[in-house]
Amino acid sequence: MKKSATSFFEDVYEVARLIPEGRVTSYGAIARFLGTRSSARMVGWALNGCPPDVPAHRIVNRQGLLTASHQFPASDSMESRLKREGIEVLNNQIRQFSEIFWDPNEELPFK
DNA sequence: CTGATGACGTGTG
DNA sequence: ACACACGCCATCA
Repeated sequence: MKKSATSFFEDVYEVARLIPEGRVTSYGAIARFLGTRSSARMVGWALNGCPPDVPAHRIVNRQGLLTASHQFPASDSMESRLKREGIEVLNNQIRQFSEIFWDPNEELPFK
């Protein structure tokens, strides 16, 4: 069932689940993919209710900075998860961000 | 309906 | 390169 309160959220969740392991994407990229390119805030906000099915830890800001690290439990820190996937993280910032950046608009011809 | 908030992005000084 | 301001849009009080 699609509820008006979650239609936008589900879209974000769907794209987030499509993020390949070892890759990361930005809010703006997802926002643009959904059509709300001007509202990267909404993407992050939607992920605020990130269900366990959504690898929200793979979503960072344009700088490759883990702005959402404080939203993750210390038991499963965002950095640890990213590092565990082979992503190098230093000081809450992803290294080689441009190389592991995954853009749904370029990688996904469909949707 | 109005105002405020938010895991951002881009532009300007 | 850094700091500040504006925009954009959805949700909540």
